[in-house]
Amino acid sequence: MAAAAKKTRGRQKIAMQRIENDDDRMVTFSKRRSGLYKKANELATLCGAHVALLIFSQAGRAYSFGSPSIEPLAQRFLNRTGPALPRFEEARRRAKIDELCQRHNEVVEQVDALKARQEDLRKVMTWRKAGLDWWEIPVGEMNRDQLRASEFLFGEVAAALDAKVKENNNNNNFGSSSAAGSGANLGGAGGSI
Amino acid sequence: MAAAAKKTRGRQKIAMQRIENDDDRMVTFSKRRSGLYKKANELATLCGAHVALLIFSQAGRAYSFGSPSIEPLAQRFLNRTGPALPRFEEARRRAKIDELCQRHNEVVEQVDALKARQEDLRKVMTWRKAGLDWWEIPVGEMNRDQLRASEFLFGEVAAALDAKVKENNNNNNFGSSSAAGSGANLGGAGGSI
DNA sequence: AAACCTATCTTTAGTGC
DNA sequence: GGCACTAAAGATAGGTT
Repeated sequence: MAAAAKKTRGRQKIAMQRIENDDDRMVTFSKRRSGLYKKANELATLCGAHVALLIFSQAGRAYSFGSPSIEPLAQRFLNRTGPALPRFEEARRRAKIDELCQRHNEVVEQVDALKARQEDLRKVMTWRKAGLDWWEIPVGEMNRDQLRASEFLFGEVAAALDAKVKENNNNNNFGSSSAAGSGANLGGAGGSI
Repeated sequence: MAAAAKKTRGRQKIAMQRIENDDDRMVTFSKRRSGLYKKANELATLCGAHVALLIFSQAGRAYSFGSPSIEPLAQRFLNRTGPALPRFEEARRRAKIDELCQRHNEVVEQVDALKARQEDLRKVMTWRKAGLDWWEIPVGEMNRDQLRASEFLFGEVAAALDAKVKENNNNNNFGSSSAAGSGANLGGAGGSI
């Protein structure tokens, strides 16, 4: 048969840029967010990696994914969150969207940042050799690079904790909660509710 | 034509479970991690979302991706100052009391950990004097006390970051907006409740 | 808004270099 | 280790319900 009418056009190629149509953008956000969860989960499953995924919609709504036991960590962070962004803050962010279009450059920056972390970490270690432990350094004295290094350490500790938690979960059917996700409620403002 | 010899078998279907072969697993980790970055970036680009992606390899190595950058996103999580929660949010939180009660025990554990930290911290520092940085210690080698020490460090870094973030907010009229209210709903389910 | 459909686009497992 | 390749598997844009 010639030219049987196709039922759909199938998947169309789209330009890699902000989808202007609000409906399309939201649908795509929803679909691709799910896709990202799936991919993240697959990476965790296939490779035994731990993955945390945090997504903020343009409206400021937060979504998270963690696998497998990162969730307690993510919870610690997410749990202390407040209400939706005030309108004026939202407006401000929206005003910055154009700026976000520079993302291409930012991705390039990411690469540099990853490289730079190695160097930053070295700086922190230098203090230590001088007998100064990094946590003894007044926070106010930390410059941006140093802060970034701390961020790196932060991630490393999280990873170590996470791995340990997993191990505990396997070995201990009860103690996991206490040794594990627990952790100090960040910053000491303990139980707020 | 019948059975033209195919050059490759193309992509094979694999079971959705840990890849046991070390080489295969690492290759897949590398490929899929890249794929995840790309997807995350696409989501951010197409939908104007902000995405933070943290991946820890099984070996504990940390990888991160952030769009526009991971720092503002981290700020949101670290920032816990905010106006009083709307009743609606309070109600939602109340629904989590059971969960929080469970965490109460964890906080109690923390007290113990803090008491023990002097000693535990000393142990960690001992390694360091031996030229071994704590994050270089295989996680599997960490015992409970050592883990507590790391947990303590974890909290300290977080506190430092938090303080720094606040400082940045005061000094920097640009960073403040993203650090502001921060609305976050836990869980991939997205925002309801 | 979410679930389904399907043609098409994209990712990637397996391979070789 | 990385890059290139192929072809199958998987994701998804646009549509319908």
